[in-house]
Amino acid sequence: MKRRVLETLQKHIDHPVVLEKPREKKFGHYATPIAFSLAKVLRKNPMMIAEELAEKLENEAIFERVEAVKGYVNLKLSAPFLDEFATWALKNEEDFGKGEEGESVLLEFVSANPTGPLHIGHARGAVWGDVLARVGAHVGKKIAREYYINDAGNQIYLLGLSVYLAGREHLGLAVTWPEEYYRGEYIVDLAKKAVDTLGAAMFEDEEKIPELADWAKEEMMALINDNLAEAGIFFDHYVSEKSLYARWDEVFGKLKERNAVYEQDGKWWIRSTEHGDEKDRVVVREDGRPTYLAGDIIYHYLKFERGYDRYINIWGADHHGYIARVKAAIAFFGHDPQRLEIILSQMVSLLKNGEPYKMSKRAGNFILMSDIVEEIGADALRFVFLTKKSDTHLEFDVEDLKKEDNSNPIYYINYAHARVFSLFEKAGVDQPAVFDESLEGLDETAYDLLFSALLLPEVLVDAYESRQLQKITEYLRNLAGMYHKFYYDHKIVGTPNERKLLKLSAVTALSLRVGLRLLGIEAAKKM
RNA sequence: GCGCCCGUAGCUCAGCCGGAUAGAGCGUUGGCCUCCGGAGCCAAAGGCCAGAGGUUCGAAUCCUCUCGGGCGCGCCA
Repeated sequence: MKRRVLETLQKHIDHPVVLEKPREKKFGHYATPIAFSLAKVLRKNPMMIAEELAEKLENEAIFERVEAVKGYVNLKLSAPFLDEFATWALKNEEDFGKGEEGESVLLEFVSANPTGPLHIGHARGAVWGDVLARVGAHVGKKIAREYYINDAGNQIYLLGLSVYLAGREHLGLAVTWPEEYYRGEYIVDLAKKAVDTLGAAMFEDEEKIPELADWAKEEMMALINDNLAEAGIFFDHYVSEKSLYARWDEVFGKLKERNAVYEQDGKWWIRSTEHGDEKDRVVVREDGRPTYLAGDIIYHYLKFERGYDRYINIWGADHHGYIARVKAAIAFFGHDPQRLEIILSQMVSLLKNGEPYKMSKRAGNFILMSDIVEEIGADALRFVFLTKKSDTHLEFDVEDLKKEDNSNPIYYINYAHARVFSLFEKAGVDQPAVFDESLEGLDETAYDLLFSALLLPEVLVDAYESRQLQKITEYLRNLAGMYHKFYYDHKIVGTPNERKLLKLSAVTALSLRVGLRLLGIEAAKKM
């Protein structure tokens, strides 16, 4: 819709045009301040330019009214144009809001350590990434979803040790608990399973711990994937940190070549301060083992070798200190660090009947993503996360989302959608039967609703480009509200305008449905 | 101590690349079913936008400081 308007304007103007959303309804559907920028080029009064432009545009069929007001050109779309677009959208649901093929994006998200099940904090990043990918793909980006598995280092040994000790306890063997180990029911479950499948002998010799760790890690990855699948989240690629170290010599060599690293106190440091970091960071320890950062450097080096146009990482906000050093490494390889974008996913605090929960993976009293999915459903969980910006703290009460009434926004939207379906049923009409119906003669409120429903494509682009997915949930809630009000004010079935109003309802439902689908939620046809 | 994020209505949050009466949902209070689903609609009350300075014709929005909360500040991942 916006695209058609822009195309039409560009036919008359040889200058990039910006379209704005007017503050007030009386100014029409769109407005452009183009006359102000043209004024400088043409050395003419913006008011005059706006008026001349308005005259030319008035003959365009897509506009009903074009007005020059104080240098702005206000545009009101014509009823036939809106109607025609609506008909097309209804007949091409799959393509509604689809964008032209655009840039390729590698989106990395979740990337939780395979040392335990996903908790509620991971869920937020998981949902955000999943929906960013869905929406991005819809508006035309080629998006690949990637999970970086931190399967190297001490934590995996710790996982093995934890299972080993839990297994010994289960078997009635002597156990000395160290200071640091993973707790939680899942460790005990894992230990029991290990005893059953690998045999008790695994728990009689500490030498077996690495083997146990490897096994446990695979189990945990499978569990994590189950957790994700329950919420409808999937990945295209998995990259193992451990496998990357085979490339370390090569990458380290490049860093040396570029004078990006230096040796001091027996360690190797990267000069990340040269690219905005607070201090230089160790990449190789005294004993020669590369640090965790080294893994990330290899990972991002290889990422950029893969030739995507853009890279987006969704990280937990507790990793924000890492941004500068990773970007510094990218800069040393001669890439533009701007092509890597980090979206931070802030902490989630969960309440249950007002009681706060603490989340600590190590302590084992964290809230499992799978528990919440089971308790309130994946749809509700997705929806809460998508109503807030990702980088602000979020708090919600599980009990609120379990309510099946209007305090739960997803019901409100679904109800609007379901209402449309029940109207068609009541009228005994199939939806496609009204697709070609003309909307001529409907009142202003009907066209307001129609315009709003047809706005979805623009909302999607805006939400994706600004990485502000909450704009979609907000839009859907507003649209549902408009429809509820419209429904209340207009009798539909059995009126002379029945078929027109049914078509309008179908368009609204279409937008709600497509919007929800991109959030990973299937709209209800009946409740 | 330093860095980042945050502090907007009772609650959860939008708005924040400055612009005209600060928004939504929930909650509260009061209305609306002879009518297509009342899982809905309408209305009201409720805010010195944490505080203090500053820039500006104009600040919730930009700058500085203070207070309050969170997260980082590992050669852990």
